Amino acid sequence: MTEPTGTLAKAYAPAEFEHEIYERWVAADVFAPDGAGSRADWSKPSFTIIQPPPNVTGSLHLGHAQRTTVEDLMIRHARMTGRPTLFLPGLDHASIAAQFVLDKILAGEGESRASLGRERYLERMRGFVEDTRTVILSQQRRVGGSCDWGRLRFTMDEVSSKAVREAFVRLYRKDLAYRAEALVNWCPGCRTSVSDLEVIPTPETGMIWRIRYHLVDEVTGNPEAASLTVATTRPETLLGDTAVAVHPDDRRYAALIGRRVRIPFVDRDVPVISDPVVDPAFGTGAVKITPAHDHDDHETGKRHNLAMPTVLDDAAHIASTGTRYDGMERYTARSAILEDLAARGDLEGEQAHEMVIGRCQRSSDAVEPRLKTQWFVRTAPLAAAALEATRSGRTTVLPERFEKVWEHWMTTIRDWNVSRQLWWGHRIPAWYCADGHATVSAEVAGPDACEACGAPAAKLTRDPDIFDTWFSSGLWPFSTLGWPDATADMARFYPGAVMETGYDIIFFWVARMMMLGIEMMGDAPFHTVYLSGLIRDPYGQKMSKTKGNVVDPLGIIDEHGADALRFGLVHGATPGNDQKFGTAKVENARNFANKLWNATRFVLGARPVSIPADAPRRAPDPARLGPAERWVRSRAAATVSAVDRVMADYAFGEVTRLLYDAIWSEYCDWGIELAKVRLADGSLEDADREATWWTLVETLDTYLRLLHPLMPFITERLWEALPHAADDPELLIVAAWPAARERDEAAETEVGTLVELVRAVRNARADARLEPAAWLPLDVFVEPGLAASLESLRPAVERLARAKPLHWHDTREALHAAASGLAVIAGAAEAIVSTGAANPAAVQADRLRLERELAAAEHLWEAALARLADEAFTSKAPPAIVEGARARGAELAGQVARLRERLGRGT
RNA sequence: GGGCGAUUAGCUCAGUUGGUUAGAGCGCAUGCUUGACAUGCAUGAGGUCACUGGUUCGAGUCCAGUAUCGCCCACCA
Repeated sequence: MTEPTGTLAKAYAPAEFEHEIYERWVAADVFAPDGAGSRADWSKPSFTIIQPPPNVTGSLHLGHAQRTTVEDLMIRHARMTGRPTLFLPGLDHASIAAQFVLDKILAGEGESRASLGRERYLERMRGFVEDTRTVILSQQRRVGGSCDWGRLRFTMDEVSSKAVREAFVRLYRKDLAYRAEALVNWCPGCRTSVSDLEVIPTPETGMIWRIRYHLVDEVTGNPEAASLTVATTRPETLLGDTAVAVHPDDRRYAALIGRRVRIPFVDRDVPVISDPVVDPAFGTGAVKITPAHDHDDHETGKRHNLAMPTVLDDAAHIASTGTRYDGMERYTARSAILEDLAARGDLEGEQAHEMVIGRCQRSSDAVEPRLKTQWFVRTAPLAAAALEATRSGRTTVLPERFEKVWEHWMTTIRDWNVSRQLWWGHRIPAWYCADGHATVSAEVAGPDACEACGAPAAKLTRDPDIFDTWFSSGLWPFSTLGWPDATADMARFYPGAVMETGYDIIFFWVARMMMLGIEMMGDAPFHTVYLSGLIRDPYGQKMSKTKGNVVDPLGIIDEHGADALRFGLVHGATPGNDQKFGTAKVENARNFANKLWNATRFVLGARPVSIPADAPRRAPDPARLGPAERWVRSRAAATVSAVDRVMADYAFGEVTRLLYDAIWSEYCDWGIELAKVRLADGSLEDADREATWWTLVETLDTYLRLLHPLMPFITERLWEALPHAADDPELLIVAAWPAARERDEAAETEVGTLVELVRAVRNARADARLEPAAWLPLDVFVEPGLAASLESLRPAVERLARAKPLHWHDTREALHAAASGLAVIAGAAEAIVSTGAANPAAVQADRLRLERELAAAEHLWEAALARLADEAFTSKAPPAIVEGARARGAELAGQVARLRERLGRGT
């Protein structure tokens, strides 16, 4: 349904062409750098965008749409400059998030992880992922992402799996990965360990209890009546206590250090130790030590060589204590223990307590510290290398302030627990023999024998755990290019150029990519980290499914078009700053698109009959250009360089602002309005009208190119309808980015004066409440230098100011002698609107307006005079500034004088 | 307990290395069926740039402090 050049539907209806345009790009094979329709110049450096692969857990939200827009606009811009570009799309298997979602679905069907078993569960997961994947990919297309679909990757595909195995083996061989028993964050709901980042500290009001531990008679070994009172928020863990700690300088307890106390119920006698970690002012100054279930206590336990009995199982039920509490859920056990303590008189008291509970990011369960043997990545050397990359400037973080956060996190980083007791993910390629030796292998089939004792493969068992999902995400910039194989893509597209993501995953993802990228590839994976702000709802709340305030980008696209959504998401946004998102922005962007659509319709319809409909685009004849044409071209030149400048600074919000103003306030409001006059002027020759029209076409062509990265669909559609130059490609998406051009200062001054004059006349007429449509005589004085060009714009002044007849005057005196009416003082011009028959109301309004203008001008003039009188200013400020101030002062002086004169006042 | 950000028009936000009169969108007021566009046109009202002090000829912009809101990091039971 391709429409012929030169025709456009009457109304802007994005739904009618966006899909078709996208299909055309796909058919032309322009997304891939080496696609059939690509015009990439391989002598230029390649440009790769690293996109966070969306989770396969559901559908995309506005945040994704924003990411895709920002990434896509950078790619489109780079593509138009001729660089080979790679925008590689992908999906992340998101192991814990995906399992969380699937578990919920299964629960609704009366099934569970346990009831299905590992194989059937994974089968089910693959089906689920197949569905979500289709939804997600189509959403990205609707937004207009010009991704190279042929290179689509999934973090669970075979290429990625191979990279994961290889990376892990390399880390292991360099002792950067190790297996150890350590205290990990255990989520009883998800039944897996999670990383430090996935534990969300949540402030809550809990209770703190004071419990008496009786001292043990050192001779008889029997408990005494005397006791020591500990304060705790976790009474149930006393079953795992192996000491009580006090501060070494705490005189209250000095005599007790070295004594033993009896732990209730388990009847274990444990030492009273001294350790500076204890704050004597907190609680009772005595702390029960549970090394297997508390991070602090674990450290204390290591310092004092304490036993570390585990008393909670995977479900956070009490286990292996030999007490009646075994099998009880942790909070049930807590109540039971408190009750029993009270019964024996050992519960001294309780009080409310503000505290911070670590909760699972996914399930919100209170995370339980537990001792587990798991795999860890040694982060210190990796982090040091990552820091070196940012400190040396090889990788830049935008906005800059995030480098501080980055520094802090990288310097305090702890080893990364990568084992997860989940099923959906990359299985850890480690095998164990009966003696517990670990053998790590990148082979799918596993090792032939135990590395340590030679036990045969048949006797080895594979680690049941999988990797933290971010382990494979961290390999993304190169696993997607075929690593560890030396592929052509690897050579062409690594390292990437820009990594774009929200600042909320800087540690989860960016940090891991940097560490693993440098380690595996020897070079940081990208030179720029561009951190977007988060999209919030109109009330500033983070969008989340549970709050129900998630906005579906497809709904907005259906209503207003993808271009409006994209423009609205970028307009007025700055990197790293969150934005509240309401539909007003999209509606404004949609109106802008509509404006552009109609402007193009006008241009197409205004083609002089002397130009054939199928004439190729050509530059306007310089000899035939009037001030208006020169002005339009100069403004476009100004916009090109301004856009180039802000694009280089990644200031995309500024790009939208510049183009919005240039297209709407300049091109449409004045460029087209001025052109209308000339195109309708029968007194001109064909060549003059042709030059005007070609100017409109040429400038519109430039603006469509500049706007294309932001609004790809409408610009492609409109560009298609315009006449093209011989060397233009078929599609705008691969057309050349506009080259910088010379400004025309004279034309800008000339038309600037016209604009000022017309505005001032309109203002005066509106203030005097004159009939807007009336044609009124206008007498104008302009400064001699501008007279000739203003004369050539006479028809424009007449039409835009509704001025007829229009007379020019060489001097102010002549002007005042010739006419009387509304006074108009506009920079280099001065004018009088004749109101005809006496109109007292108009005269009165005119006078009030002039009074207002005079007051304002006087105020400014005085300020300017004061400034110029200041010796400090004139001697210290740069000459250009002083000169500017002088000129301004003179201008104001003139304005004040003229206004006073009009009002009949002396100076 | 550290660190960061925000505070500019009624609302949502821009404001590039300090330099004439601080901008936009929405909203508001007034008037327009102008042969591209009422998703529009014209005109206008609306701001002590949170506060205090400092640096400077000159500060929304730089420095110090204060207040309010928000975020990140942090093992006080």
